Amino acid sequence: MEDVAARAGVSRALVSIVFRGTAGASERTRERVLAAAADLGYQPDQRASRLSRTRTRMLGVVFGVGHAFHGDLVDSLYAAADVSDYEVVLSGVTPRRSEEEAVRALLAERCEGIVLVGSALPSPALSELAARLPTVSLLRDVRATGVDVVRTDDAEGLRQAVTHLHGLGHRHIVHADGGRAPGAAQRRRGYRSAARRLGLEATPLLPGGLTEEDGARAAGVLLSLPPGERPTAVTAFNDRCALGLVDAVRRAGLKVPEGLSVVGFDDIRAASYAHIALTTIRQDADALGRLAIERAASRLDRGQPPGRPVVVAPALVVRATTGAPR
Amino acid sequence: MEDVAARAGVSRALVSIVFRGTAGASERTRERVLAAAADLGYQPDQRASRLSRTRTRMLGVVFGVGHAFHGDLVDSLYAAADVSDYEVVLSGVTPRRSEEEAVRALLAERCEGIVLVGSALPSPALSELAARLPTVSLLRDVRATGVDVVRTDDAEGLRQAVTHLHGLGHRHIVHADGGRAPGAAQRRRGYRSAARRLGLEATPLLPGGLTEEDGARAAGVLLSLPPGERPTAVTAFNDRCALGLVDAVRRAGLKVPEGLSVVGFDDIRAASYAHIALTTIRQDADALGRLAIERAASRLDRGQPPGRPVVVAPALVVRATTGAPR
DNA sequence: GCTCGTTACTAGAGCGCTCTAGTCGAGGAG
DNA sequence: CTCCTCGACTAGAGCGCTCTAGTAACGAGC
Repeated sequence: MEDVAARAGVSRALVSIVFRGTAGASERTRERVLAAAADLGYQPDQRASRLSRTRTRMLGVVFGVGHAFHGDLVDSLYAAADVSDYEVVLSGVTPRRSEEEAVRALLAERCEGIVLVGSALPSPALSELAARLPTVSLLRDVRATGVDVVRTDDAEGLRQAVTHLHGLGHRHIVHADGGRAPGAAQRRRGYRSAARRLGLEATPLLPGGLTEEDGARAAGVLLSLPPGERPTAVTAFNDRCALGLVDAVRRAGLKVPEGLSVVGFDDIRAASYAHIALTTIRQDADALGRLAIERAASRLDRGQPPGRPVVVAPALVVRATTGAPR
Repeated sequence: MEDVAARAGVSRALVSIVFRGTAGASERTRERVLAAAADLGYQPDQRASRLSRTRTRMLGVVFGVGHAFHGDLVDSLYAAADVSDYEVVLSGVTPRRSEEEAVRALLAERCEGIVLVGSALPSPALSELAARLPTVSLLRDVRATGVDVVRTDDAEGLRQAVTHLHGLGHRHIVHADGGRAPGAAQRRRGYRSAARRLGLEATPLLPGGLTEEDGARAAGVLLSLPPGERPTAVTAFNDRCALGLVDAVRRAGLKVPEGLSVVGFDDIRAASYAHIALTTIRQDADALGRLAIERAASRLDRGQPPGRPVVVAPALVVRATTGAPR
């Protein structure tokens, strides 16, 4: 910076002004400084800049590196942070890197706020974190003091799925459960309430999960049922589970949707591929990311207190894995 | 830090010594400082620490947020950086965030080295980057001056795939191509050389790609061939392509492996799921990540010049999508 | 001519650490 | 008793920026 200033014949402060784009430099000097910087290959040092600014304007994002839907959210978070003039710092959770570790790295970095995507942290840990800095739990509904929540209306999503299947004529619908995964409890609840309201037969849940493998396992359970008792439709915890289920069921000779209708959840990119064409409940990744950033930003910029959970409406996307029974 | 020092009755410098774990503090003071810090909830500020240290010991990693295999590599990069005492800083490439942008963010952060996973940057841009800081291209083989390359022996992988199929009795094997994706050219070459060596019929490539959708499209082309001319086996550019292909082909009524054998590439986690059980060429994510970090570290720590490409051997993993023809 | 406002610019004190070059006191060697 | 060494600790400069409180120059208005 010193060198750039010398070359442009100005003070260091002026160089700073030019690079921050603040007022206080004439057009001519601005150009001279920029030219000098280009000659010298100078690029301002973010760390130093953040250190001297009191605000860092950094938002930490903890996400599961392998999760397809987390990837969609990261895209949206990057985009939303950009317009709010915050910078996203990623910290990934992988099989060998725990969520605690990911959070710790972000804290040492002095992020001003933190967004946890599908966090599995116990709520005391979340409260503790929230006491230190604005924390938003994205996807997972937690009742932890101080923690903001942005999530999809999971229950409503399942209601839509069940209603859709009911409308097609299905009367025996089963839910492949997500266990303890974020949103799973709400989806179960949505499934049950819709089933009750529509007067469908009560069916025990299928043990599902988050991955294709879990879906395939659920398919095994389903297929082991005597044909008479076999449901004609399944709502799966998520798309990956649905995909695994569809795959396994088809390989067993059951046609989808003729023999079995399947609805997923998330609308990951793969769900829309022509050869898959999964009917699913779309989570609005764009809105979720945007709202998460907005929440963090409003707490940081306008000193607002944590608010009530923000719930985003899901939408049914009808594709080719659902149809009338038989 | 000042407060911690005051509370422990020592100087700031001593606090710094304790937190860095350097020699020069007695056991008793060390404990006093740690206790004071715990009371105050003090945690050192990484940014300030890095600013004053000349070295930042940060390694930037640019990766595709959606790519399953990149996720596996990120896991391995985190682990490897940990042992080399470097810190990984992620910068994601998404549909709305270009690789250039991802790199720029890392440079402003003052990373000391950079690892590009499956980079799509033109080689002049890579050389320019490499002139600024140690750069390693992971997965993609580039001939750009100053750029280190760590990759799988893609050609060898395809040779293994073709040889495996040949051993099962296949004489008509086609390759679903990856186009301009990293490694695609080498895989094509490996396929061709193996086919030639084994005296197989020359077959035009199937237009493939990186995603399940591309694989499904390739399946369409394959199925449109008159049965007599139809190959009995396919080597796919990667697992996702293979998965899409298998799926589409099965839905068209062709059995896998009875009617068609399929070999993937990568060995992503999903390939090993029981209901998928894809025969594939395993890329050693652990070795790739470790070698990439080692390369960067050896240039940084020991001032070594960029070296020749590091090529990791792939391994055939036989599962359930390959078998004898007919 | 003088004051006042503006615009263009600068000096220099931080930001929260690290690290070099010390000081200080307690032993040990001569 | 002096001189050294050594371990424990501290002062203070510096990392590369930002930002407040200025200064200088130049018109405009009276």
